[in-house]
Amino acid sequence: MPRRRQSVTIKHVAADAGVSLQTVSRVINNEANVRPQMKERVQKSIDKLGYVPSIAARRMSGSRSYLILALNDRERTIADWRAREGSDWVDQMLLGGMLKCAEHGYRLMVELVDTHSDHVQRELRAAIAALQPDGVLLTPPHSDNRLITDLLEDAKIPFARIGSRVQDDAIALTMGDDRLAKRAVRHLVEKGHRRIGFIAGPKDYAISDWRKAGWMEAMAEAGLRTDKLCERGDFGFASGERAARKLLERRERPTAIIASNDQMAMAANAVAHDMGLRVPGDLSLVSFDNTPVVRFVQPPLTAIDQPIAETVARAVELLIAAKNGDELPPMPVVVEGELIERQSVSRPPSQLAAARANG
Amino acid sequence: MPRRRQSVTIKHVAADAGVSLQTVSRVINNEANVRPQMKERVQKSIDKLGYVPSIAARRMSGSRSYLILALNDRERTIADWRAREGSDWVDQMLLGGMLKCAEHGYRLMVELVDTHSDHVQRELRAAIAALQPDGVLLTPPHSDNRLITDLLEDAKIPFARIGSRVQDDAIALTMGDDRLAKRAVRHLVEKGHRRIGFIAGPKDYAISDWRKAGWMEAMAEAGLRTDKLCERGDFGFASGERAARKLLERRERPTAIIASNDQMAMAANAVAHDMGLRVPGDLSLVSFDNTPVVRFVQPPLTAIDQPIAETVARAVELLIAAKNGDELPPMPVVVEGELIERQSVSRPPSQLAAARANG
DNA sequence: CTGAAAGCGCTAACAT
DNA sequence: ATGTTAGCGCTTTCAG
Repeated sequence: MPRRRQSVTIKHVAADAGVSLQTVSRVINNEANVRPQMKERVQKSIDKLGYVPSIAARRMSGSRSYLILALNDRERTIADWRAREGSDWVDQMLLGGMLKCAEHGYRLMVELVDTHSDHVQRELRAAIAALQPDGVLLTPPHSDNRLITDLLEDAKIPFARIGSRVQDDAIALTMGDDRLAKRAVRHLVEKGHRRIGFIAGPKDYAISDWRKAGWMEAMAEAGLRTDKLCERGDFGFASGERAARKLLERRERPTAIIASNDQMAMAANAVAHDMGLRVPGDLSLVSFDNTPVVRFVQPPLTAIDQPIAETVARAVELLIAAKNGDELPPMPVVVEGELIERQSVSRPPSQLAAARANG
Repeated sequence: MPRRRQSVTIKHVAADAGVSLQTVSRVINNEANVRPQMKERVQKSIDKLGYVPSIAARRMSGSRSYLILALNDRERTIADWRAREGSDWVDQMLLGGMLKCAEHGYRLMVELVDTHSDHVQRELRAAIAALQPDGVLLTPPHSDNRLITDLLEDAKIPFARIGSRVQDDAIALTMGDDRLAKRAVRHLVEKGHRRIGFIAGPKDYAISDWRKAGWMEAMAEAGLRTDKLCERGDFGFASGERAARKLLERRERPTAIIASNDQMAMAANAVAHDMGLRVPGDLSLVSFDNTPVVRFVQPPLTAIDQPIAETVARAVELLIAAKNGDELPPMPVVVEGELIERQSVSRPPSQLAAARANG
């Protein structure tokens, strides 16, 4: 292999504009101490020659790699991809992250690491050594993993935690999970529901507890009981079935269920049908996440939308700001989602019957 | 910003092992001319120190960047992401591409470029200058874009075309579209269908014509007519509705339709329902691509699966082989998909009626 | 088989 | 406000 050289380098530009390399560098990096007239002349050469700086050379010499690393859980991500069940977390991450990166001349690289193994650190260290990213995006369930955050602090690489509330000097963003859970409860209460069940997510995801806490709080505020109304799943369909069955087989069964993610909500929907319950006539359903599939089940599910793209975009912005030494807003930053009404919520059966009797 | 330095460099390893930089470099790159004993000693130091070479430094000095660039159509990709309709092309690309890259110490970077604009070339040139990728993955509708392929040839960067059959010295891969279309026709013919309609894709995608050609060929082989049985769409839902309506409003309407992608198949399904036709009772449906959503519509669609992950993985392999100067197989490489049977195909109405009468 | 020297394209630090 | 110098971490080239 021949030594491959850049076709147009800073040298060519400098020669063309008749200035030093440094002046060109200053123009590229938009630094002060360049006369407008000089700047314009250099810019003209840059445009003429179609010069674009080499990211590798910049990384070598300077303090920046212009790379943001998005860390995802290997096992879960690959399982989702293979299952082809329409989970679009990674797509939304790319949508928010790539476009925001591009605005700042950065690139986003996706990296998969094993959460549950001892070599998280080895894997992460290798990625850092190979790429020297300017920032790292931590997605659940990595966001609060001390093995990861300690390592990044050591390496002095800014990191942003999606779905985290840890308050320290690092960046953390949430999607307002607790408030959204409350929003879901209130929506159901307004429809007349009083026994609102909840299917919680696994404990290793912090968001699981926030969502549950929001449910409990809103229930308390509405003067409603929560005992025997909560079961825990693991975000998988099968666990959702088990949880839903338990809730629906209770003597006083809930008239509505909030599930902590879409798979478990769809499972609850399936169980309800199995048991001869109509959705939403006999059971109302609100799901969390609003992944693509919820529009395609029968009935289409009312869901809490997670603004993943927006959150990731904000995270990238903060990461770059941190790298630039800019001041950051108080943490955690909240990018709140919203309730999307579809057709899985109605008034509870008793009220529907009353309405029919009166009408 | 302080000048950031690698924590462990080749120098550290060389010092630890008591050899020259060059010897370490030879070990990393698995070059000849290192005594096994020496190699082992160096490897021990590498492991001990957790050394991982900097991708930027390797790119600077050597002929490799260890980067593969996956080029996607900006407009279409972003539209898909925003629509959240469950298209998982990018995910499958990452699944196949990232994992294969990782096997070879490479990384995959996703890049979006405008196909339809004059600045394809400017955008691509910028990406090349910035990243100097060792290979480029071209996805439809870029695969046979001369503006792109000429540029890459000029830059002497190997590229792989997904969904292309152009036969030259470059890499091309198809998923056997024509044979798969024939497979779909034969499946329907076996069920007893004789009027099998076809909704073709837009002309700017080469696969559109291959799929159509396969349909025509299989129809001819079965001794069936094709006139007035084909309409063209643009892969979008609305165009699928128009096409399906045209086909189904003909005097002799088809008893089965093959649609060139899932969105158009779902549109045909919706139109059929609108017109009071049952699927599959009155109209059988086979769709192309097998994106996640086809499982969630009623009825779940029988579909031709596109092995995107596998194809991309193969493409990456070939790209790296090309970079290494290895010999390549004859082009195009075919990674064939398969027919996934679900519930949108039955025997045609006449035969169902006959069966009922006889039974 | 191993080592030393040169240099990739750029920026930080230091002149001027 | 601009230029000069040194060096980032690695591989290529050439010398032993």
